Amino acid sequence: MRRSRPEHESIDETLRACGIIPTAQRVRIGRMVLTRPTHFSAEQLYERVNLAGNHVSKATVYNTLGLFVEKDLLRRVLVGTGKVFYDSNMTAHHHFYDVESGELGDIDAGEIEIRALPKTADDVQIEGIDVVVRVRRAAS
Amino acid sequence: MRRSRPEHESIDETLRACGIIPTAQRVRIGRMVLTRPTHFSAEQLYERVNLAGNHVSKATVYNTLGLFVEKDLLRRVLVGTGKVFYDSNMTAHHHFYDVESGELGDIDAGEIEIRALPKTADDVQIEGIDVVVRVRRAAS
DNA sequence: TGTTAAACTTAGAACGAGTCTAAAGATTGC
DNA sequence: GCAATCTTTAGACTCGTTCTAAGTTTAACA
Repeated sequence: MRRSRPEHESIDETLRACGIIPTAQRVRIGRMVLTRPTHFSAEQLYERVNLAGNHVSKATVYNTLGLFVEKDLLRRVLVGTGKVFYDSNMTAHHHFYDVESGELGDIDAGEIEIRALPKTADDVQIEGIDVVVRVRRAAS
Repeated sequence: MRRSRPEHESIDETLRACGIIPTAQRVRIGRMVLTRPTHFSAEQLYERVNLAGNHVSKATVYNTLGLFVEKDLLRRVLVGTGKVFYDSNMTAHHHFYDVESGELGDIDAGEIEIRALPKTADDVQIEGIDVVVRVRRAAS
């Protein structure tokens, strides 16, 4: 499981290292989302990738996001009423979600300590733990 | 914030206590989901409530679920790739989600201990913390 | 009780996010 | 250079959910 992208690697190399053929569209998307930790929705990416010329189709955006998630280059984050975000920060961390603004932010793994994981049956393995802290800016 | 429904209360009384006018449809739905802790999707409820006569519309099912969530009689749980479930267990607890079967289960609050909550700005208050443990049955 | 206003429910249209399709385009191996 | 494979595309489609406008129920109170 990939945890973070080495600084020196080009997107091209990163993709190859994951067994992904680096097509023009994938590299373009990769440059937008993999070079720094960021949160975004598929919709936002689709708009952004198409701001400057050379149209990339919706299907390709979704396919590429799915591929990146599968290869552990991105993770999906669910918040609000079923809204799907993508997160290119692959280090261990959690999220806070502002229920009013819809804003999503990172919480360093060290700031939340999870103890006493539930005991599970022998054949059940834990894939991961998602923690979302819902916050609200005080009315006063 | 309501945490659990007193045993002796009728659904009718529970709804009134929350400021909800107990219409026939709301009481019918309430009886199905509020009398015991259960997980379900809107789709599942819509089918179940319409199995035995007296059709209830999709709009009313969604409106009622939204209302119950707003009044803290139900909570929403997000799992998988954006799937929305409802949970009538309002005691403090978390969830595990079997990524293969799609099955959702409860984890008692005591089994997961969250420490050292992130310090937040003065005007930010924590509304709640959602923890989902993703599990997978071992292949072997 | 009868009347009225407000609240609720309804069917079906509309919506948005995401997936599928079939065809065209790019890439690879030989 | 050719064939096989993989990728991208536009647009149709699906699914869960929300909206709309009309009809129905409920509550208040004369």
